[in-house]
Amino acid sequence: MVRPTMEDVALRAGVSRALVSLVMRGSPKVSEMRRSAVLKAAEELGYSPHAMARSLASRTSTVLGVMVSDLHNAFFAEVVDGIDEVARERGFDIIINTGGRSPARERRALESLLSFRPAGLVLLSPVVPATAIGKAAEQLPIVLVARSSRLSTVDTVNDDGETGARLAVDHLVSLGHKRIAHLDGGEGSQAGPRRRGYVAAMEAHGLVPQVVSSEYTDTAGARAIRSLLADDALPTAILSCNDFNAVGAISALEDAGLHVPHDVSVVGYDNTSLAALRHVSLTTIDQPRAEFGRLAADALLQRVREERTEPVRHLLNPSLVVRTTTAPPGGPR
Amino acid sequence: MVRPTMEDVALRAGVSRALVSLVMRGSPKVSEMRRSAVLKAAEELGYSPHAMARSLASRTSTVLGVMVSDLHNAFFAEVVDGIDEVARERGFDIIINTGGRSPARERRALESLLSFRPAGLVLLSPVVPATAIGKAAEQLPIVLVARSSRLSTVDTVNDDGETGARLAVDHLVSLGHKRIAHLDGGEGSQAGPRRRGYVAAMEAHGLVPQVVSSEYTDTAGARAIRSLLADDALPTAILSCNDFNAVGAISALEDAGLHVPHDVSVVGYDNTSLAALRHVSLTTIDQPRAEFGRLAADALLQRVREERTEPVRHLLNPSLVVRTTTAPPGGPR
DNA sequence: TTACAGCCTTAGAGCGCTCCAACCAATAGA
DNA sequence: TCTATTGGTTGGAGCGCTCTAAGGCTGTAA
Repeated sequence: MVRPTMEDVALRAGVSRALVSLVMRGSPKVSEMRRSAVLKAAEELGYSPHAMARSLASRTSTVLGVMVSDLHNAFFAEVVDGIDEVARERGFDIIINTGGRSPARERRALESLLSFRPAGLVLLSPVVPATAIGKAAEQLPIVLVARSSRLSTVDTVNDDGETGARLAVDHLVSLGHKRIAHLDGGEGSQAGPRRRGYVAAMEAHGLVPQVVSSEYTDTAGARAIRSLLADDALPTAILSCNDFNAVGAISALEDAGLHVPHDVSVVGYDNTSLAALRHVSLTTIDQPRAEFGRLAADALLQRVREERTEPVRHLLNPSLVVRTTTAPPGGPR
Repeated sequence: MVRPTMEDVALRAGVSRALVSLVMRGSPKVSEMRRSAVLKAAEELGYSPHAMARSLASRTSTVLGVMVSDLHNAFFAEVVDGIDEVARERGFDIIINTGGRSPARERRALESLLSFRPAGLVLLSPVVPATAIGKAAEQLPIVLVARSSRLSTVDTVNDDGETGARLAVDHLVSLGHKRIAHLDGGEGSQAGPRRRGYVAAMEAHGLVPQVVSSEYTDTAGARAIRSLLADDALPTAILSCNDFNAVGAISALEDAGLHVPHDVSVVGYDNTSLAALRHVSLTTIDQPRAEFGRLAADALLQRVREERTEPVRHLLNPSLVVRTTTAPPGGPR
């Protein structure tokens, strides 16, 4: 269980440690003869460089840290894909860590990530207080995804929830709907912009907004529908705050003997894999998740290379994905 | 962007670097006076120890590496929860990394994880060849989750798919079903044990097994049902290879005007969050995922502490979760 | 007074690596 | 022939920390 060091490789190849170092870093100023001798020795010994010692000595790092607030959410997996893609392209490795949606755990995750002295950090929808982020940002470049910030030291990448909500409303209106309710996400992140976008779009069409308080879960969506039914205030179309909420809403509608989209059209938000299931086939708003990741990694690397010190605020455009839960009022069952 | 070192803290506190080191490691042989002086100085400077330098100097590591083959699958998130729980309890940190289900990427992920010289590695359902795992196992303790191995140097944690399938069949038989088909997972991991368990359980009940070739996706599940319908060979109950497949099957059954569970009962496998959605409410087989993680971390730490050198093979019992997609033949719609 | 425990504290070596300056051919230019 | 120059190679310092062995204090006993 003891790994060979550069010294061992040097000894075996009959060269100096410094030369092995040059070979390992792919320096051009090494003769072909020595290079192959060194590589051969390394191969035979099963040597691979010690990233920490390297980073310690060079005072640089080729590692990007990624803090994922919730590993259970596939949304983040796709963002990580984007980060990973760009990072690998530029010769950086990523290490991931999770905060489990708890500020305390997240704090520890952050601390742990920091202790590796990565070149920079991407925080995916962090729940720690802004001050903690600001403090970390004094030590290394930080990019926030799916969370906004006024800190001038951090970059942010977000989707434009107002636009997304507007797209959904426009779609429903173009199908002929006039009574469109929004089941909102309460305090949930991004719930604000979505609600504002919905209200603005409704007003732009000369329609009356109807915001129903709800949450980002399927049970909350079902509950909201039941309350609408009880109040006899059911609209012809529903814009849910996210896909889970929408699925819950659909289920409550069907329980009540109503048909989607014949009686009520439903639009989700996020385009999760759930929405794509043929059993669900939900019309929804898609966010360019991998693009989030790519932009985040890109912004981070710009800071790492000190190519930029001004903060960047990316606001990406969501898009509408039409499936089978929307139709003109009275349309197909 | 330059972080303070132990030297800076020592200078500020008016003590030696070694004393700061003792304080940081929580040594009891430091006077209360000095300890508080050091902690105060560290606080003021925003100092936190450099994990890599520490690990380099101490030739030990308090980091466990976790390689997740597919970050998109929430299954792994729950395993990670279990690992994280045990690791934190014992003062270890984890760093995660993903292979994106591609052997090449996974290899690189492994290499990257290895370069941090963690105390040990947990590989979640890795797709790299066994030889690569064996080679890594020469350098540090390794535990495999959701993948078996004959290597005597690695521990494994798996669920008992045969038992799971048997539980499902027993449940259906107890409801009165006699014609029960299995939509199988083909080459997918764990598909073999599930199929074997299904066949064995059917035969144990004196029933005729009916294995339909399928895959771990919802479209495959729907396809399998359509082929059964076309052949006029629809049974009264279906055991799918996983939840996605089951949802696809249900959807195809409903498209054909059949009712679940009135006409056909359906059982999934995995108890994903999908199954728990009230819109789906799928009877399924649950695997103790967090327990996988806890056992994996535990086994790893035993090796790390050299408390054990014999391999351990955990085979955990799955359990049945009854929801609303199963009923006696001709039962409720 | 000296001796001798404790108990704290510290200097210094060294972990595996990078990087710099110096070095050593071998060749080119004068 | 001698000096530059170039291309390849090397020793040594040092990154931020830990760990060992050796110190410096006190206070108590002889």
